[in-house]
Amino acid sequence: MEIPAKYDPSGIEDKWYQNWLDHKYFRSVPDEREPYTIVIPPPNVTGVLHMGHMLNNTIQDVLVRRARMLGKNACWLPGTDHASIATEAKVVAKLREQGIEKASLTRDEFLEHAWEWKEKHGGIILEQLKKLGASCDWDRTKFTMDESMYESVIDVFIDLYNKGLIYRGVRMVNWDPKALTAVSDEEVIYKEVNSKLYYLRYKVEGSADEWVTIATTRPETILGDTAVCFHPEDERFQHLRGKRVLVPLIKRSIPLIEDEYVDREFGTGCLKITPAHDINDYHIGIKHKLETIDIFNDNGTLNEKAILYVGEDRFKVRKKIVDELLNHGHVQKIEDYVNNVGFSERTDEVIEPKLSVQWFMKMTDMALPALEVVMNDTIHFHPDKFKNTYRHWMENVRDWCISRQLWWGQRIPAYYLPDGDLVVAKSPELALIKARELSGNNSLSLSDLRQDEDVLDTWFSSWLWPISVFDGIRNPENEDIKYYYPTNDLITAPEILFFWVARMIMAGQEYRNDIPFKNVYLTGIVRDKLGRKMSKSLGNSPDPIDLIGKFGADGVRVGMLLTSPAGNDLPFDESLCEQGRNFSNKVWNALRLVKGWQEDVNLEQPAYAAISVQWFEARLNESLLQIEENFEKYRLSEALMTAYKLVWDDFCSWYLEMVKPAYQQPIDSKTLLATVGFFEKLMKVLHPFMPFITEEIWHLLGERSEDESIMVSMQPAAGEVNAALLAGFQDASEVIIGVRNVRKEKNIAFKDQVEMKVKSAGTQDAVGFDSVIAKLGNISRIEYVNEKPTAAAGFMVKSNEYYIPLGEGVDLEAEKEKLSKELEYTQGFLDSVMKKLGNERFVSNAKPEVVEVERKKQADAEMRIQLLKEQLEGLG
RNA sequence: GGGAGCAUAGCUCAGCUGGUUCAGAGCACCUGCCUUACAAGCAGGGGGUCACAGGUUCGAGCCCUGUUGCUCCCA
Repeated sequence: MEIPAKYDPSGIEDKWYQNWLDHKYFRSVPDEREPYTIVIPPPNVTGVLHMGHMLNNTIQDVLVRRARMLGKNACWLPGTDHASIATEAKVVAKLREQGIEKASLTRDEFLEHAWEWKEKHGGIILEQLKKLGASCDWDRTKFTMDESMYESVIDVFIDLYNKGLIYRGVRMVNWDPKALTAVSDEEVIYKEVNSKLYYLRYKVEGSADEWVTIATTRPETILGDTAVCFHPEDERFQHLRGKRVLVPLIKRSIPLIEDEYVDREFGTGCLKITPAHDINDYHIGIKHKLETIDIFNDNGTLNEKAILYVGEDRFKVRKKIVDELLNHGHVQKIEDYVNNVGFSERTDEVIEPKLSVQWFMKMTDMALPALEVVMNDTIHFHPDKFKNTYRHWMENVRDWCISRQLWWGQRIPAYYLPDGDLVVAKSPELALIKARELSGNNSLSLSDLRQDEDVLDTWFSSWLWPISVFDGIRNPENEDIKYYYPTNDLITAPEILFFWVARMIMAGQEYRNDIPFKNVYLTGIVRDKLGRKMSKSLGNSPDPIDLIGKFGADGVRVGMLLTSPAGNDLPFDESLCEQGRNFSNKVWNALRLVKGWQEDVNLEQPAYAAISVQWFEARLNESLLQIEENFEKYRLSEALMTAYKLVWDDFCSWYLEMVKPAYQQPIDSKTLLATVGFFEKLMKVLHPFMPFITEEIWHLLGERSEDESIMVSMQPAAGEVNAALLAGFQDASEVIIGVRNVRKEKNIAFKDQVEMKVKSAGTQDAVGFDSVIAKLGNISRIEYVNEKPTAAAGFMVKSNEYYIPLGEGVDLEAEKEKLSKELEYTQGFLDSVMKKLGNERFVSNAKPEVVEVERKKQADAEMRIQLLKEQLEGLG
């Protein structure tokens, strides 16, 4: 069989993914095995795969594949969320392109367009995950607007409303005047903006020419002012106590109030209060029972309450009102000023703090138990430093605004009666029954009821995700939810620790009386070389699908994982994927070597091969234990690196070279069998990281049908670690390196055989690696001697001396210098040890084992010094 | 302004309850090699006052205090 020298993943990856799908290997149904469950953090239906998804999903796939190979019933449940704001924005934009305005459509007509859009574009990201090798149970794919998911959300809303945990309230919200909806605090991006600070004079009511000056960045909002405030202890304003001032231009009389909130150092020390348009003013307004005048329409224009500039945009008004204030002598001065202004994440519109009637969910009671399970490690965070952040948020949690002024989403099941009363019910029919009860009016009909126009925040779907995907809200006793819940691991980003992770924990406790997952693995942010977050707008993100085309999915997976410990940002560079691809190629070529060997069943196993097989067995077991430990601690990068070194260094660079038969010579059966066995085990270890190439190689290594798969085989279990063999190899490898160095120094080509003489205090070839040393050093004969040979280049390993006799004369001076340097170093080392041992307090205070170690160091060093001295004397 | 975290090789990071797994790994770099599996490779090698200054201790990347620099979260 011809195997190409370069591994080409393109055909192989598609072939095996289809094979896995055909064999339903990703499918999970409850059975008697232990479950292992991950629910995907549902990507946005509007999205396409980006590097963050690549990292996140690679990690999930590694964990799921490994769990499957540990005999667990692994279920990775995929899906998407409906992303109300983002999707609605996309659909609106698309309709506009077709010349259709949203306002001209009915709600149902709009939703039809939205569903059409979703069906057409909503599955892209999941299809892309298949290219990555994701072993999701696609039969279980969920969407947050699926009928069962939708109904779960509505059920939960009604339940929480009935429990008194959901209420309607007037609150200051972050209003997006472009999207015409409230957005959460998390969706507001604060940016530093160069603006102006305007110093405006308000006339004191009833005075001839007495003025109060305030400073503001938003002069247009003076039209909504209902007070001016100073600090009660501020000497400058004591004479104004109890007086009133007139709002410039409109000359409305408003009180002067006092509050300690005012920063006396800022501006003039006098603050205008606009309760409808500033969150702090709003709170002061409540405290001082001030009137609230909302001067803005939803779209950011001024309304009739502003009296002036009605119907004009807030930013145009700002310019106009400044001119007018100047004309009327109300402007004292204007300063340049840099302040933080909030922008909508979705539309980049300046957020307007706005009072509006919204639906809220009470958080404080639910936050407590959700905090508790994280603090007491019932749920583990990886890394656990995020516990702090989590606690901080949970202890200062605020009620959750769950309504959005959109159509795409779960419509709030609240129905208003003609008199303004409301009932909450699952259907209009049920609402009518309740409405009749509430009003005592049995003549009410369906047409008298008006359903709330708003939909629920998308997170109000996502927070139920680990439960609702198994239909655990509607059917709490069904087999799936009982079997798969709580899930095992959640892989997500720290940014959404609060508004997703925390809320899922709350939902789990509320609806399952149990945590939703046992471990939360927090990934970092994928950044570019300059440390910038990868984003579409910066255009600094490579297309993941292109990367897969270039380096193979296996290569990209390895690249993503190589330098991304949990919680740390990943400074991405294509060279990481290149390293992954190179590794694929290395493994591939190891296969070429092994497949190229001709077996000779009559051949005896050579000594070097026998010991090599034993050694690799020990080394493999040692690594398997390390990998296991790394996985237990969720150190995936380290697990991968351990496997990487095991394959590349130990297996390829050492083991294969150790057992490799001479050119065009056959190999004995025992060694071949052992080698193929090792190779298969290594493929299993690598499989979770590199699913495709390992499947391909596993099939090429033995006679296997298309109906077998490495992905449903068992991970190799670690056996006993033979420490003596590992130590013996350590010494042997140092000897081999010593020989290579001599060859290099003396310009002896590898193909020229040399002899080696060993002066050893211990037993000759105690562990049995001499045959290996001879093979890898191309040494014709290893001879144990009592005297140092003349005309030889030497080196030491432990307290053994090794000499390579040289045909021509040896450079005595060079040898002397080498030995002198080593003597000097060892002497220094001994001195430091003696200093410790000479310290009375060290010997009496330190643990006995520690002192013992120092004594051993002393003995070793002394022996070595003696040997070095003898060698130097021998050189004359 | 309030809170949290970080600082170890050129880069990305490991370094457990202070004591040979204490100065490590991968990549990058340098020097040889187209040696019949692999140049996407092989063999060898050089890089670090562990941010700075004090302190505790027989002993400090590791514990304490301060300083400097950076990051994130909240307002």
